[in-house]
Amino acid sequence: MVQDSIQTLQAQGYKATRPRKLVLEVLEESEKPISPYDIQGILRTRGKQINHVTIYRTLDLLCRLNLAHKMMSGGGFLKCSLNAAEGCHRFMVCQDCGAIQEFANKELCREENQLARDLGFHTEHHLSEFYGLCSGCYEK
Amino acid sequence: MVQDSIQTLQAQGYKATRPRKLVLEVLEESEKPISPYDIQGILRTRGKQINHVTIYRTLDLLCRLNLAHKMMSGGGFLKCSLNAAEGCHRFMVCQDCGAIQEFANKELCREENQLARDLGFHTEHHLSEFYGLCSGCYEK
DNA sequence: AGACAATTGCAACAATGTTGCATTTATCTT
DNA sequence: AAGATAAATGCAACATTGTTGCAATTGTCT
Ligand SMILES: [Mn+2]
Ligand SMILES: [Mn+2]
Ligand SMILES: [Zn+2]
Ligand SMILES: [Zn+2]
Repeated sequence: MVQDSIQTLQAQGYKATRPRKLVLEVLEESEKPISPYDIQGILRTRGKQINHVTIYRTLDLLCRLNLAHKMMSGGGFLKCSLNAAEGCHRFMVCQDCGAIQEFANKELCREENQLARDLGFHTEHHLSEFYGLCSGCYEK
Repeated sequence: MVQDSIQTLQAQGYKATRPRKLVLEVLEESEKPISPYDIQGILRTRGKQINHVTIYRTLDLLCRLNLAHKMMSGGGFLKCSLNAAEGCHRFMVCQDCGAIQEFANKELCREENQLARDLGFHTEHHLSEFYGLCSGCYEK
């Protein structure tokens, strides 16, 4: 819920501004990670004009508060999605059709975190991307 | 070894060109992932002038042949490293000092791949990034 | 309603990534 | 060793993505 994220923001002393609500709405509606300029485009079609700088700053904030995730999805530029699911996020990126599917697994997460801790690293969150073929594209 | 990568290239019908050898050399020397423009800069300091377009195309090729990896390392732009270790690559990115440490774990890899396959996805390779604090920065 | 700090938008810029095409180069053949 | 050939490079021009400083605006609290 956008409401929950807003509440988290305010609890940490951040303002519940129009741009932040709008970005959160778009992120929530999107079933896959999207780029800052995607978000701007979607909002523009709704007559909501938001400066791209503000979107970048909003996404930075959301990621800093662990409310959202960043990923690269094969290309080399930023995509973000809400940090809705429990545990870490894993993305399966189809190299043929570009589809992005998400799944989470708490157990795997724990194992990964433990391995990192064994090396002295203190994990706050993590991100995993699989590259290959989705079932549809594999058939062909 | 650069030689091995070159051999793989040729085996697949790609030419062993000067730019490709140079990029491979830089990747091999670097203990952490670096960006295309980093590579160009390093080569320039050695008096080797390589066009950035060529570097992008070389990195694309290396990743396509699974000789190298792409990652985003917290920011939103491309970094690459040689795909030297066995199994999938995991990177620990310190959010304080920016240090990037790498580790691999075949067993974990297998589990992850199995989980993806259960969802109908056929993984070719994958990439994992942990964000948190390295031991040094955690002390402070 | 007014004060105040946080946030936004703007402008200008910097960095990153892409495309088409002429020139060059690696490889294979002769 | 020279020539033929396709692949790869470099160049130029452009497009997209990301950053910074600062003045204007807005949300929150009193
Ligand atoms: Mn996560
Ligand atoms: Mn790998
Ligand atoms: Zn697909
Ligand atoms: Zn550190």
